Amino acid sequence: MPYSKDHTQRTRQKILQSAYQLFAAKGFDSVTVNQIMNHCRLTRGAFYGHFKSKADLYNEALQFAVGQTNLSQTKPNETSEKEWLTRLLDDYLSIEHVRGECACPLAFLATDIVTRDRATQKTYSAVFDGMNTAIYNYANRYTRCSKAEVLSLTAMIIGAVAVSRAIKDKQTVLNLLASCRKEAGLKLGGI
Amino acid sequence: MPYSKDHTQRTRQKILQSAYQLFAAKGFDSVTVNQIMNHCRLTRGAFYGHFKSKADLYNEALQFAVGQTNLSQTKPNETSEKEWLTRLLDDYLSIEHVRGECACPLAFLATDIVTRDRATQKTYSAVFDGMNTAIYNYANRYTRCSKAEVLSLTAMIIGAVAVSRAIKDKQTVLNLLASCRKEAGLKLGGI
DNA sequence: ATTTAAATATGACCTTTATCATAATTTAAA
DNA sequence: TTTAAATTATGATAAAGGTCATATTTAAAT
Repeated sequence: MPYSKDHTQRTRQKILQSAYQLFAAKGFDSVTVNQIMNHCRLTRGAFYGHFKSKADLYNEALQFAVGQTNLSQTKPNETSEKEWLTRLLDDYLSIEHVRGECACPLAFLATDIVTRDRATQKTYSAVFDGMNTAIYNYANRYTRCSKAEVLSLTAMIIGAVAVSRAIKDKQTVLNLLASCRKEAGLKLGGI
Repeated sequence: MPYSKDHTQRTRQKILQSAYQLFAAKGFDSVTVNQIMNHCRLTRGAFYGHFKSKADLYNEALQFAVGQTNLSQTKPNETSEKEWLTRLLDDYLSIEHVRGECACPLAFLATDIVTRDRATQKTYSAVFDGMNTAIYNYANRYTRCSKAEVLSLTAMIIGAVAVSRAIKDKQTVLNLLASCRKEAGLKLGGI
């Protein structure tokens, strides 16, 4: 038998990684299967050995991306919940996040999801729930926070990043991000 | 001379209206010129007599939509600033807004704008500035509100609507909208 | 080294869609 | 009622891109 099980898995991961990066940056329709495969140094022919369709890939890439996120990784253990949330806000509301490639799907794909299939939309909803619940739980270990406060905070940081990507003027973006960072900190017990 | 100046103008408006409605609902790539023209009972042939290209139409439709908005319409005169903001929040954070066709481009097109041309992105940025400035000015006529507070509030309501469109579970959506409505009201002097 | 199943690449197909050329239609004015 | 300029419709063109069929290459196991 050719190719180790490992190699095939690794290739699959590479495709998912490239796919998510490109989808997040440009949305479903503005990315071609070709671009994705070239991005990980393959050609489009190899694609259908790994995935059923472009739509299928999109959904899988979304789930893959979530698995890479802070939320799924650094479960607050050594670092306190407070530190964890501080870092989350700092990272999330940074210009690097807005411009960079390690992107939160909730912000980067917000309107793109609307025209995807039901399964993908379910995935998105689950991600939102996850993020929201995590923030709520962590916050309530060291301060009082209502569910409404946390929900609105989650909407705020997602909105801030989504809008920031669309705005050209850098000064406006920095201002928006800083403002949201400040207000979010106040709401989460002054962090 | 055939067709009154008026008729041509009206047709142009109809195209813009249909275009915005469809673009807001599905994004640039998921809408065809054909669909837009059929939506206002014309065929695609008539299109290029009115607009230079699909991309051009998108930008014009965006500007057209802004002109229809509360922001551009009901300048607080008879109604007080407080009432105006109350209605803005009620409307903006309503399920009807999320599901309906009178849609705010800031929320509905947030990620779609990223892959549009520079001119369109400039338009979007201007709309954001406009909305933000309006809220800031009106709020500060009856309460104290920092720029940071208003910026974060604007991000919040945009984020709430953008995310709500992508979430399938209605109860979650209602919860999110209500939470944001409450927090926004608190921030704008308890409305 | 040879074998061979799996992975990858290449070329082709077919659909979709923006755009244009041209024909048909409309209606204000003569 | 006729005219003519503008609008609208129809048909054609061409490009893009998702998907598939087939050829080629790869490397684990013998």
